[in-house]
Amino acid sequence: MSQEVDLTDQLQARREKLKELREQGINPFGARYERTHDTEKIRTLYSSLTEEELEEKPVPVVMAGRLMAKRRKGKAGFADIQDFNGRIQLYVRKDNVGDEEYEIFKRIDIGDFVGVEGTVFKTHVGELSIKVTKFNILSKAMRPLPDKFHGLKDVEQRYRQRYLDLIVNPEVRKTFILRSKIVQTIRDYLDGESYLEVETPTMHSIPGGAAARPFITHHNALNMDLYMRIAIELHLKRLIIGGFEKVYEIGRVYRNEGIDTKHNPEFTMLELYAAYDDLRDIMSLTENLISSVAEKVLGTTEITYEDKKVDLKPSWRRIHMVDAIKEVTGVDLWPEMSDEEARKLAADHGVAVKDDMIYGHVVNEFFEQKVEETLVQPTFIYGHPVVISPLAKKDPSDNRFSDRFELFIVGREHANAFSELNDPIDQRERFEEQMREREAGNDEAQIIDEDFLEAMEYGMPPTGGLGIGIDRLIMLLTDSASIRDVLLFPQMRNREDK
RNA sequence: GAGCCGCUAGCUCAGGGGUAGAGCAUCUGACUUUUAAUCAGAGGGUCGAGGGUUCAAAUCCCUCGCGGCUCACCA
Repeated sequence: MSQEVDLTDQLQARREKLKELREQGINPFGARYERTHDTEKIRTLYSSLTEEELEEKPVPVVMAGRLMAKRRKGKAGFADIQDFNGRIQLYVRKDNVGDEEYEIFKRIDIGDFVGVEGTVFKTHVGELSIKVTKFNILSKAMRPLPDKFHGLKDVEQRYRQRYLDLIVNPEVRKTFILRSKIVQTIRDYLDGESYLEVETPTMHSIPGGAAARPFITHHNALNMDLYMRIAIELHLKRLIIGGFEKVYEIGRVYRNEGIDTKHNPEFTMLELYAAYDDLRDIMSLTENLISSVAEKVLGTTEITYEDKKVDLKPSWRRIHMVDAIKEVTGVDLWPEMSDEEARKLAADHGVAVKDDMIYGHVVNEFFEQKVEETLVQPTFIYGHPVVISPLAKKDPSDNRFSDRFELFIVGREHANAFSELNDPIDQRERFEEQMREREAGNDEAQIIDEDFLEAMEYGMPPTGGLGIGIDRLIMLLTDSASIRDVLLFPQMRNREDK
């Protein structure tokens, strides 16, 4: 209590009011409150009625919410309360609620939770409102909310104190409600296709299934280091081996990499696997899934992302990576060539490559540096070089390439899929190649996973697999510029002053 | 990791060498259909932190912190 002298005027005023409420025998942090209506229900049921109709047949309601605005005029006043579905105006008159409750209304602050009883009416300008007959304080807010008109703009504070952002910025609330609907719709779609949703470990003893640096943690009782998963892949394939023919998981993965507008250390992936399917089946599934989610959630497949018009209606363009490179740059990488010749081509066309890169790496660099950003409309790029695809089947007609695709929309990768490699001998060779890359200094090359290889040796059916970055999909469908705008609590650096 | 920009009242922002400003919010008063209510008055600041230059620093310089954007990294 001795630090009360340090409190700002705002905090002092609210503490003072809290004390007064208690002195009047009112609990400022009340218990349950049973509502008959929320703002949405009132709006849908009564907004079409006229002022006169509502006056003739008054509708009694009990509702609750957070006080967002207050306009007092002597012995009466208006206030806006907000609940999950919206806002509604209250009209509080001294001669309707009595002297005692009117005093409480006079002292109540923006940000407080209130519960009211009253009747629905319309003001002379036609605004649907509640004429309050009983006024209760349900919970006192001890700090003031951000500016009622300008909201909360400070980006740092919006991320660090997302609850404030959600209270005062309705479009933020809308984005996260949409996020929830999108994920739900994906689940509904996959459930409709008879996929089984599963949960697999997020702590792995070998981080596999992708090329990325992992977070390391430690289990005390087992006295062993564990890695936060960088992908879901290898466990879901074990389930395919175990006889689950269609499985998926929507879950968090963790990558120990830089943070920017498209990367957060933890993010959400959808991975699914379908036995007996191949790349073509997964392409169809992907375009049907994403377009139907857009249709269900947004009501259209025609979307706008950062002023770019995108049509998600199937079928989407399918083009081999080498053909796409040829189309954009004019460079033909189809002919057989040495690694040195490939690097020379890159140098001649302004594609930065490292000296130890082989043909497959060069093809990938060409694609990433020259083609990727040009792919605005949904495009399946298939046939990635085998060297960068250690978990995908080889293309039977050209073993430099794999049965893999990535989906690009607005110049960004949105999905990654393969005809899954199910030959354990080939898989071992691919892992060994990865280990050689690792020893050569690529600390994101994959680590050999003996336990997974053993599983595959028991027999794995031909399988199609897919990974979709859910956060990026949400960004696309909500026209959000930063991944932080679709993550409720994005990763932030600690502040030293708190 | 690099470059650029930002950090001033609870919130939104002005002020860019002469000792701190506005709107909302807060406090006091008036007002019984207002809605960014209005009117009158009052209080509220370690100007991100630390150091330096100067008679004088929110302002100029240096270091650091946090954030944003761009680039690099992320196959």
